[in-house]
Amino acid sequence: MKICSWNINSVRVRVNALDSLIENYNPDIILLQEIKCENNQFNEFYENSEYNAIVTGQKGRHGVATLVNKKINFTKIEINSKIMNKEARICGVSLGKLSIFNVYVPNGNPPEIIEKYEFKLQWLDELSKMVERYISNYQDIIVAGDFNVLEHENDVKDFKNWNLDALGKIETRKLFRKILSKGMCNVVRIFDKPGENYSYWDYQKACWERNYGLLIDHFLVSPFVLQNTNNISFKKEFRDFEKPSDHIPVMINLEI
DNA sequence: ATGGCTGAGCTACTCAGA
Repeated sequence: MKICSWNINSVRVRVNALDSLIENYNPDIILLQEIKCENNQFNEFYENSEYNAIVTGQKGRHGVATLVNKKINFTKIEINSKIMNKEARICGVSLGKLSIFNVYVPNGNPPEIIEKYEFKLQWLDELSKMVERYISNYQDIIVAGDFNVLEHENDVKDFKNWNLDALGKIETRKLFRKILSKGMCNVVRIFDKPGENYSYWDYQKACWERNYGLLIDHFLVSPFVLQNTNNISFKKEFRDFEKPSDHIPVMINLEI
């Protein structure tokens, strides 16, 4: 089973790119972040595709959607957290024993604005509690998406310029580790060395041209899922498209 | 050492992204 995660940065302007993702890689499940539209509008785009869609949208900002191939049976998971539901940033689907959460963690910058940064920290803490509930019940779980977290110092070329940023601050990274400590593994760490892959390049400062990227899109999986993960791949060609998203699709391949 | 964009809402610009 192929599961792909992509911060699409507006589904409206990326319809062709998403079609190309489907055509070239045919993922069974696609987790989209920053769709930047309301539920109805998303459904207009994809009601005739070979996917069913679970959408948590809102007007203009944020928004996540999970596309599930029509051959796969699933149910929608209701998210109960007040903090997580404050903005359209999470949706979940259950495939029997396996639960898949699509997340768009708050950016949190600038950290000096307490409400912004605290919201990010609270959000990550809520996520760790949610993961703990699944793990302690021996459930298989995948949490993937745009975490807005630099887990490793080599997830950017010059970490010293990021250790006061909301993406790199130690408080942020500790909460990411708290999620891992529940029993999750960041799949990229099994297959790639830190610094080998980035998932985001800023539109400014010729970041793409000089490969100044960040690795902030992650796949966290529970033990059984990890054991059955064959590989992870970064679809870099999508950053070269005309009008690209600033993030690229990341895909894992499971033997289940 | 440097590079300064993009999308949404809305209709001239601000805000947010990371």
